[in-house]
Order: sequence, then structure tokens, then C-alpha cells
Amino acid sequence: MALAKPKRADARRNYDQIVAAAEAEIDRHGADASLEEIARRAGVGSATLHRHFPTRQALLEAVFHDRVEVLCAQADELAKRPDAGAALVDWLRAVAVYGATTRGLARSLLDGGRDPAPPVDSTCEAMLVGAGGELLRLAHDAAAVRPEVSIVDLLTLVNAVSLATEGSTDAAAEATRLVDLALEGVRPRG
Amino acid sequence: MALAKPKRADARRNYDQIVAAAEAEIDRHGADASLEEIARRAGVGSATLHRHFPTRQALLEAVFHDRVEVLCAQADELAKRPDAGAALVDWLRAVAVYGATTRGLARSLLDGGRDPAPPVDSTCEAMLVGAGGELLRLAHDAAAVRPEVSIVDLLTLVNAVSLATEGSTDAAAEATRLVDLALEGVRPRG
DNA sequence: GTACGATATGGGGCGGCACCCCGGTTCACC
DNA sequence: GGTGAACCGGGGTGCCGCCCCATATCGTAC
Repeated sequence: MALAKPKRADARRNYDQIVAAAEAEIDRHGADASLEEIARRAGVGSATLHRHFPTRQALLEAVFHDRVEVLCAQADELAKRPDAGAALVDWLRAVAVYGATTRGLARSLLDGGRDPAPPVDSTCEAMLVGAGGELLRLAHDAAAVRPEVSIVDLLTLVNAVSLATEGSTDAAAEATRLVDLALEGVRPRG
Repeated sequence: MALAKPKRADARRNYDQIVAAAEAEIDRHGADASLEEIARRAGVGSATLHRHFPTRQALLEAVFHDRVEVLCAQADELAKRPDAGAALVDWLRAVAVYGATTRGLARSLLDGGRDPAPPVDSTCEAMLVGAGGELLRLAHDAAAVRPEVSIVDLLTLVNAVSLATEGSTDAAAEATRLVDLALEGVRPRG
């Protein structure tokens, strides 16, 4: 379901170069890096970039697709663990750290969940919801999580933490701390 | 300690007009509204805007200063209530809703907490930390909150929620739900 | 009420950006 | 190798943030 586009060889080559350049540039300057600069570094004209990626969000999705896949694979792995509650928490922590340390990812996911007309309904968001949903289901079955908690809310919360900690010194530690706080709550456990 | 600047009458007038125009424009287009457009609507040259507010963050701080003061006053009021835990939670909810429904505020607070060289160390952030810190102290005294929870973490979390929900349809409801989730935690209460 | 220096103003210039048009080039297939 | 379709990218347009400096305005002392 993903092999409809690859038309010509040079187009494919440029596509890959653009994604690679975008990856580097976004890592340097965040989610709103200069598209012109990306095109320049990729060695293509800016028109080519705009043809391949009609919107900035499309480019971000392409750049982060692989990384999100890694997170989803991790979720599948964690799903095998006996303690479903801990598995879910571990995964959410991993997502938060990933988002906090990978510049632009959190922003991309946030905007992706907003877009009025998602071209192919924001894939990254959907992937995470799918993988996390399974973990949450298991946690629910184990009564490790309150029943009214939804995966969308959890991911929004975790992504919010990524967003807020991205760029801090030691973003990973801060993201972890905040996610733990959010998942555990503020009241003392009685 | 805030009356060092007001020098000339026309300057003051332009300053106020710029802030008013910025308020309207930010409400329309979010935290990265066009500064040129703001200057235009304020009836001043763009140079004047840049002279009064050397950085975008400075303008945001000026725009949101009053609103943040309202929140702080609300905190002082809540501090009188007998149930310190509930007071803290109510206030954090209010902050989240305020941030989620006031375009640009959350972004402003986020960036304010980051700035390498805060001109007069981001005032809005400091005000909230001060007012919220008192509420948290009371909650700590009442043992309504785990001792390792800090006000900075709480505000970061709440602001993260604002950031993530700003722009959603019914941002207030979503922000409230997520804050409640974060403050309560995901595990069932035993 | 006038004159004068300090203070503030804004038109206009500069560099950079996103986005798009269209003549020219390159590929894939025969 | 030839041909049509797919693709490319230089360069144009309009908008932006930011800054310089000749000019206008204010506050004050007389």
C-alpha cells in the first residue's frame, strides 16, 4: 500500500537526497528549518522539493517515518512482556525521550494531528496510535490502567512533554521525569 | 520596580497601541503573527515596533503580562481555601485552560523559559512560579502532594498541555481532561 | 510663548524565505 | 538511437524581519 509513487529513477534519487538533507537540517534548526536551505544542501532546486513535498508537514512525515516505525516495533516487542502496565509505561517513556531528543518530531506529530485535510491521514500519528493502542489494551485487561484512559490522550500528553522539553539541556532526563510525574499523578499513593 | 522606562508621552502612546494591535493579531494568527502587520495595524512604522520590543518574545511578554497577573491573583485567592490540594489542582486547571484558549500564551511561556539571556528574566514565567509555588507549598504541608513534585515541573507539564491542545476544537475541555489525567495518573486508585 | 536639545519616528533598503511558472533536460521504453 | 512523457531548476513574485538615518515631535528652561 506504499508503492504507488516510485516513478522514475532520478525522481526517486532526488527524493531520497531531499529527505536526507532535511533530516540533517531539521536536526540542526528544528522543525521550521529553511526549505530553501534543505533543497540547496540536497543539490536540487527548490521547485523540486516543493513538487515532492507539497507541504512542510509532508516532508516532516517522510523524515520521521522510519524513526516512528522503530518505536512501533519496540511496542510490539514490549507487548510480549508479562507486566502490561510496566510495558505501557516503558513505551510511553521511550516515546517521550525520542520526541524530546529528536528535533522537530514532536512538532510534526502535533501538527499532523491537527491538519484539517490530512493527505493520507497523518501516518506517523496513526502508526503510534495503532502500536500504543495494543499496549494499552493489554494494560486495561490487566487492570493496570484506569479504564477511561485512552491512547490518544496518553500520546497527546507524552507528545506535549516532548514538545515542552525539546531543546532543554538533557532533554531526555527532563522528559522522563515529566512523563513519570504525569503517569503517576501528583497525589501520594495511599 | 516597573517604572523605569516611561519616558516620553508619544512613546508611551505608541507602545500601548502596539500592544493592543499585537493582542488582536496574535489572537487571530497565533504566536508567530506578522510583526509588520501588527505595526501596520497599530499605525506605526515597523522600526518603532522593533525599537520598543527588540525581540518577539519581549512583545509577547508585554501582551500577556496582564493575563498572567490575573492568574496569579486567582492563585492568591485559592490559597485561602482550606483544601490545599484541591486549590492547587483547580489553579493548574485554570492555567491550562487559559493557556489553551489564549493563542500564543503557551508558546510565549515555553520560549520564555528557554531564552539563553532573558532580558529581565522572563517575567511571566517567574510570576507563575511565584504564585504557584505558594499553592504548592500549602499542598505539601497538607501532604496532599508527593514531596518530590516541584512547581516548575507542574507548570511545565501544564504548559505542555496548553501547547498541545491550543487550536483544538473545544481546547478548554481537552486541556482540562489532560491535566486531570496527568495530575491523577493512569493507574487505578487502590 | 518661544527656542532648543534630547528623544522618538518611519520610509525605505537589505537579505532571506516560501512558493510557482515554464523552457529545457533526462529518463524509460521500443 | 529515437521519441514522448516525466522531471528538473533558474529565476520571478510577494512577504517577512530587521536596521539606518534624515526628519519630526516632545519636554523644559527661560
